[in-house]
Order: sequence, then C-alpha cells, then structure tokens
Amino acid sequence: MMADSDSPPPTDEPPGQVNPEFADVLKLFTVLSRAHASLMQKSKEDVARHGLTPAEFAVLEVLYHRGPLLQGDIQSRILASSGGITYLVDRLAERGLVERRESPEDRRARYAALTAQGIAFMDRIFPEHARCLARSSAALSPGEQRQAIELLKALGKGARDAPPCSDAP
Amino acid sequence: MMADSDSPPPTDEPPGQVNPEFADVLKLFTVLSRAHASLMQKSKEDVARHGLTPAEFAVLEVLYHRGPLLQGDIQSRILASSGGITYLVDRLAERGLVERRESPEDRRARYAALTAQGIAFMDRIFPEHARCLARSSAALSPGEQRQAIELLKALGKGARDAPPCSDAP
DNA sequence: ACCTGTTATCTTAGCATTGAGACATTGATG
DNA sequence: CATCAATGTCTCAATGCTAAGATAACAGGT
Repeated sequence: MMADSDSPPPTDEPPGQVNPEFADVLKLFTVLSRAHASLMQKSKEDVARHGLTPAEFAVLEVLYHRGPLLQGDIQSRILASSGGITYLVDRLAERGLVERRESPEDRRARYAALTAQGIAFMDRIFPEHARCLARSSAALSPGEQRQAIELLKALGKGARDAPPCSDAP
Repeated sequence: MMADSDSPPPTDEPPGQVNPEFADVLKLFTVLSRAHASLMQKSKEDVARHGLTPAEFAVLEVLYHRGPLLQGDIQSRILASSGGITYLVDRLAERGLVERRESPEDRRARYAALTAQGIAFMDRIFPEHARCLARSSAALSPGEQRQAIELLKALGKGARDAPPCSDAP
C-alpha cells in the first residue's frame, strides 16, 4: 500500500492520509479516550444503581477518603467548575449524605463533609464499586496495571504542564 | 439549616481506608481519568480556536480519514448517542463543512460526508491539531507511547467486554 | 401480500455542566 | 485606616448531550 502522488480528490471519497510522524500520538489519544470511556461507562452504570451521577460519586469518594474538604479543594481534585461544586454539594446535602460547615478562620470558605449517614452509605457501596472497577480492569495483569499507572501519570502530568498549543513553534 | 447541633469534632480523620487489594485499580482509574482530562483539555482548547466542540471535531476527523460514512457508523466510532449525531451533523451542515447524502440501497440510511469546503478546512487545521497533541504527549518517549497504546488497547477492550457489574459473584 | 422484528434516523424533553458575573471576605500596600 | 487586588463561593443563563419514544424502511417467514 503506497502513497499515491497527489490528486485533488473530487468530493466523493477522499481520505486524508495521516502523516506517519503523528500516527502514534493520534492513536494514543484514541485508545486513551476509548479506554476511559469504557471504564467510565462501567463506573457510571454501577453508581447509577444507587441514583448517583459519576460526579456526585466522585465528591462522595474524595470526602470518604480524605475527610472534610474545602469546596475549592474538591473542585481541583475532581476537576469540576466552581458552580458545579455548589450544585453537586447541594444535591448531596438534600439527600443527607453531605453537609456544609463553616470555616473558623475564613468566612468565605465552606467545608463539605460526609454526614454519618453519608459515611454509612459509602461503607456499604464503595467496596462493591471497587470490585466493579477491578473486574472491569482485569484484562491487565497487576504488573501491567502498575506499568500503565506510571505511564499515565507521566502522560497526564506532562500534558498538564505543557504550554498552550496556541503558541507553538 | 445551620445545624451544628452535634457534628463530629473538627479534627476528623478520613473515615474510609482503601483496601490495599483494590488500591491499584482505583489508582489506575484515577490516573486514566486525569490523563484523559488533561489531554482532552488541550485538544478542546485547540479546536475551540476554530469554533468547534470536541465532538464536532471528532466527526470531521473521522470523515476526513475514512471518507463518507453512514451516520450510524460515525456514532459507533466516536461514541455518541443517535440523537447526538443528528445534532452534530446538523450544526456542521449549517456551517457548510458536512453534507448528508442518501444511500442508494437503503432509504432509511444517510451518509455524512465532508464538503469540499470541509476538506479544505481540515487540510488546514488538522496538521496543527496533530502537532498540538504531539506536544502535549511529549512526556512519553515514542517507545513509551507504543507501550501505552498496547496497554490501553487491552484495557479498553477488556472493559468493553466485561460483564455488567450488577451481576457480580 | 401480510405480519413481526430489526435497523437507521429524527424528535423531544430533560439534565448536568460550564462560564461569566455578583457578592462577600481576606490580605497586602500605601 | 483606606484601597485594591486576590480569593472562595454562589447565582444564573446558555448549551451540549443523552435517553426514550416516534417514524420510516428493510428483511424474513408464512
């Protein structure tokens, strides 16, 4: 299969050829998106059984594992907008799973914390959820999983730190 | 609802400890989500410069590289809902980048195809975009990228094929 | 021809999420 | 003090997206 010279194709069937230099990066982004979508789908179905969205579950999870947190800290950890946090905490508070607490030293700031009911709820559903993810990730051996973790950690950090694409050489 | 009637002491400690057995899977899901979010953010900013959402760009990209496609095929490739495809193709058609074509042998089906203008548009912006992703993924060497591709391919396929978490042992 | 089930797209309603701005508080600087 | 920028949360309108149902066309069997 060789590249044909060049033909300004009529509007009918013109695949743009991928420059081989970029083939791997594009592929990487594709499989990354697909893998994420697949796992997220499983996770979503699982938490939906308890009437939660993934974002709501993410809030509960981070509070479950780290204790009360300033809403801004939750925001940076689960990657949501500030308005989104307000909305999420509102909904979870209505269910009695989370409560807001004032900060003693900064009256602008509010903590969000699991209620006793919220803790009990997570005690019940979190282990199931962890098993769900484990089963969904079982195609990778424990060693491969650790390998993937290291690669993805570096990839994520690199992408976060990379300069905006708008100012490119 | 002020209610600090009997809240737990201010010095709470994290309620839920992670079972070490599941530590790696949870970590994997986290770094996968973060890496995806970081790269997606870069990609989003890049295509936003041309007034496109990531989903719109995904449609253009798949048509650019594979030629005219049944809308259902686009749907499965970019992982959107059927209604989403209608909406996306509508918007792209309004801009003159994409057009619908009837299928000769199945009158239910419609093809979506890039217009000449759409092709010219992609000729112009796609290489930039590929460079953007390449720069954002540069934390991984080419070898590491290929390694990550293989791992993520297996992970994604495994998660897609895994049975629903609801029927667990 | 006539059902029955399946496939492909479109329609509609609803929702979670974002983004921009408002408001209050804090801390630094003069 | 007084001022001004920075910070933390909340409000609100806009929007992209999904899920479910509606519509239409195909395919197979009887």
